[in-house]
Amino acid sequence: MNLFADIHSLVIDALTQMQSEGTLPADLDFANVTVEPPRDALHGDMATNAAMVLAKAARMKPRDIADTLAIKLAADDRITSADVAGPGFLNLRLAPDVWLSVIPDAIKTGNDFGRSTMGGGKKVNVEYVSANPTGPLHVGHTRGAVFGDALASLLDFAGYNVTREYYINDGGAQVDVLARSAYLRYLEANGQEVQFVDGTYPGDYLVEVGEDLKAKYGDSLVGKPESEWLADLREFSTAAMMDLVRKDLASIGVKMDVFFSEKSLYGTGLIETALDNLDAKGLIYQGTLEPPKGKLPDDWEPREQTLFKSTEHGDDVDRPVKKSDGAWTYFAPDIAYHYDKIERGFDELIDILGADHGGYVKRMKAAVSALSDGKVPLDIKLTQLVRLYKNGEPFKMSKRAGTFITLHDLVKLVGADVTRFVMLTRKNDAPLDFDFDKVLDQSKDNPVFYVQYAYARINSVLRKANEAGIDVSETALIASDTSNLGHDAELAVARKIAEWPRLLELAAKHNEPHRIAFYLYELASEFHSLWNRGKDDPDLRFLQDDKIAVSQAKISLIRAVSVVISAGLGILGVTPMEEMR
RNA sequence: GCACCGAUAGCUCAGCUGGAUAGAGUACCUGACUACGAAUCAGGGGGCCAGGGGUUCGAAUCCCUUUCGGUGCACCA
Repeated sequence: MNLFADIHSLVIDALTQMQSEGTLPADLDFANVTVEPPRDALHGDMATNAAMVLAKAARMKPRDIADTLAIKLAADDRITSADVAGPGFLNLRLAPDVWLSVIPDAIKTGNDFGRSTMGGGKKVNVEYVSANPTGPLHVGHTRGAVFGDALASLLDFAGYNVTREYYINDGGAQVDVLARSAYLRYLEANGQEVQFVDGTYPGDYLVEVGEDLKAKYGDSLVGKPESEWLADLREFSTAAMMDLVRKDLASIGVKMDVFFSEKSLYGTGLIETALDNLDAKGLIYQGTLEPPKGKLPDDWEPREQTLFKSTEHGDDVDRPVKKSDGAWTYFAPDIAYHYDKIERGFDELIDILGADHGGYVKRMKAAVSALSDGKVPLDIKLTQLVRLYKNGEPFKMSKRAGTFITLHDLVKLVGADVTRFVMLTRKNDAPLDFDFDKVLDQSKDNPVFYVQYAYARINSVLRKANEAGIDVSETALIASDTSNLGHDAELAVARKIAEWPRLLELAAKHNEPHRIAFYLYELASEFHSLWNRGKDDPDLRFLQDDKIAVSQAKISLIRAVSVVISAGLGILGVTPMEEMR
C-alpha cells in the first residue's frame, strides 16, 4: 500500500476526466504531476503541483485548473478538503482513517512493508568494491562496500533483479608485485633475512601466505629464478588475498553474488570480440594522441597506438586500448568485462568507484554506450574520501608508521552496524568525516543510537504490555480498532509511516540509500516526540489501564513504527536492537 | 591548462531532480524524570544557500562565469 501513489492516481484520473469533459486540452503530459507531503504541515496532508505544471501547456491560469480539480478531488471519500493556495498549489487533507489504515497494513506486511514493483524485475548489475587483490581492504573500500551493498538491497526492495558483483583485477602487473612480495615472505619463512625494496608490499598480512607457501613447497623454491615460481605464486597469493577480502566483506555483512576475474578474460577471445564490436562501428583506429595541455610529462613522445574513439560518445579525448608494444592496456579488459555484462543481459549497470577513479567515468560510459548502442545505461557512483578523526584531530594514515586503518580495524573498533549506518548517513558524492570518538559515543550526538533507541523503546513497551496481560500478538494488533487513535500527535506518526513506500521509491530512483537513513531518523524523532507527550497527557500513553482495546490500538501504531525501522535498517544492513541496556 | 565532485546556521549535514516563510543535529540559553527506558522531549536565538550574471509565474536546486577546497589527468592498474 502506498497512499501517495493512490492519491497520485486519483489526481491523474481527475485530470483525465477533465480532459474528456473538455475542461483541459487533450494533449497533455502528466509526467511531471507530483503528489508529495507539503513542506509545512499546516498547509495540509498532501499537495499536488498539477495546476502549475500543466498551466503553460494548457494555456490556462493555474488557479483555474486548480479550482476545478479541487472540486473533483473533494468528491472522493478519502479527501476531506482540497484548497487552492499560493501560486496554484492544491492542498489536500485526508480523512484520519485513511492514514490509520496504514497501521494494520504495515504490521501484516512486516519487513516487506514498502516493497515496490517499480523496478519491474529489470536486471541490474551493481559492481562495487572491486579492490585489487593485493592486500586487506581499507577505509575507502569500506565506504564503497557499504554504499554498494545498501544500494543493491535498496534496488532489490524496489523490485529490481539485482546482481552484486566484484571485479577482481588479477591480470595486471600489480599481481606480479604481489607474487614477488609473497616470495620474500616465503624466503623469510625458510629462515632467510629479506629486504623489502621499493615496489614490493611490506605488509605483514603476507607473513601467513609465506608460511603457507612453505607448507606447500618446503624449500624447493628457495634460490630458484623467478621464471620457475612467478606464475604459481601469482595464483596462490591472489587466491589468498581474495580469501582475505571475502572475510573482510563478510565481517561487514557484504556478500557478493559474482566474483569476476579479469584474468579469466585472457585467452578466451572476449577482449578481441568486444573490440571487434567497437571496430565494426568504426570506433577503433590507429593514431597518435595529442600531448596533454598544461604540464607536459618529462618523457612525453608521440606514439602510435590503437585507440578507441570515445569522443564519439561524450569523452574528452580518445583512449588507448593497446600499448605501443601491442599489449592491451588496462582499459581493454575493462571494456571486455562491461561487454560481458551487457551480453549477460543486464538492463542497467551501476559501478561504484572511489573518487580517485573519477577520470574513468566518461571513458567507461562511452564504452558501454558504444557497445550497447545506447541501450544499456551505465550509472557510475563515486564515493568520496573518508577523512578519519580521533579526538577531533585529523588522523593521518601511513603504512610505514603502522597507522593504516583497515576495514578489519574499523569493524573491531566500532562494529559493523555503526560503521554501516554512519557511512550511509551521507551522500556518496560528499566527503565523509569519520570520528572514532563520536561514532562510539552512545548519545543523541549519534544518529545510530537514536534510531536504535526508538526501536528498543518500542520493544520495551511490547514487553510491558505482555506482562500486563494485553494480547500484543500480530493478529491481535492487526485486528485492533484504530479508530481509538486520532490525536494529532498520533496521526503525525501514522503520516510518517505512510511516507515510507514513497520515500523508498524515490531513494531507489535516484540511487541514494542515504535518504533511508535520514528518513529513519525523522521517523524515530516522531516516535520519541509522541512518547514524551504521554508524560503531560496521560491519554497519549501507550498502555491505558483497563482499556485493553485502546492500548492495543496505540501499541499497533508503535508496532508499525518498529516494522518500518526494521525494514529500513534491513536495507542499510544494520541489525535492529531489541534491547540496549 | 583540462575534466569530475564539493561550497547551505559557529560546527557536522539534509533539502524529496524547479515550488509556499530554506530544515535537522550539535553548540549556546530556558524548561520536563514519585507510571510505558531522560541514550528522550518541549521552547528560544542563530542564514547574502561562496560571489556575480542568466533562464521563468517561481531558483539553494537548471545554464554561464569567478573564487576557494578535494580528486584525477598520455602505454601504470
